[in-house]
Amino acid sequence: MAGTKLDSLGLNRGTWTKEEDHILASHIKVNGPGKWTQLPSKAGLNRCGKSCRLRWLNYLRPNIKRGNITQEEEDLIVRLHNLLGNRWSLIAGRLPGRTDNEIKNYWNTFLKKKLRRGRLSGQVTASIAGNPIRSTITQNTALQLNIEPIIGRRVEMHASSSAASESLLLPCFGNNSVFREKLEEWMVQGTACFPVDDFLM
DNA sequence: AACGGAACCAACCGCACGGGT
DNA sequence: CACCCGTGCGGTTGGTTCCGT
Repeated sequence: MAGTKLDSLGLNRGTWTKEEDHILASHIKVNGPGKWTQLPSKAGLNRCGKSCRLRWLNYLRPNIKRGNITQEEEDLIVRLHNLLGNRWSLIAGRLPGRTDNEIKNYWNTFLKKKLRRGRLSGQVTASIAGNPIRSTITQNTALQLNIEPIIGRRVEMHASSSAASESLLLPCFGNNSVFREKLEEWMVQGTACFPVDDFLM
């Protein structure tokens, strides 16, 4: 299976074999990384340069840390993601030995799942452009609106289509009926949504 | 034990950017 | 200035493994 698939140019695709890894690592050990487009032919690899670069950066280069993300690393990822957004390479730069691909995968699976279950603490931001609204969304409100409940935590949401008049600043405690009505209105209009992507600690 | 769906993760793809000419 | 090329980044895909029924 591995390394048996070819692309339209006859280059190997798919999972790297140990032999390919060895060839790539040996070549880079002698010549250093870089010049990825010429590397495959010089190293004798039937791969494209992009594939070689990715393999080196994510798996073969020294000091790569494999294994489970620690609690400390997870906390850092959450905070950095809030600050930087999906800037995986920047986030990875703050986590020695971790790669952008690893962090991206981790975020897209484990953390989003955790978030959906409401286990993560902190402020939540809904990703609609416009004016921010801050409030607390209660469990009942969330359930009625078919939103995964992030109980008792501050929620930021934005309206996209309307003007600044849509901007409201609401109390951060309790079940706020104004907020709820506004939210329902936006949901009906399709101008608000709750892809819960970003958080602050 | 067999099956199907969910979850995970390595790898690919398309695009943006910067440097060189 | 325009173009080309190499590189890096983020989004997405697809194969494999896990898990529940």
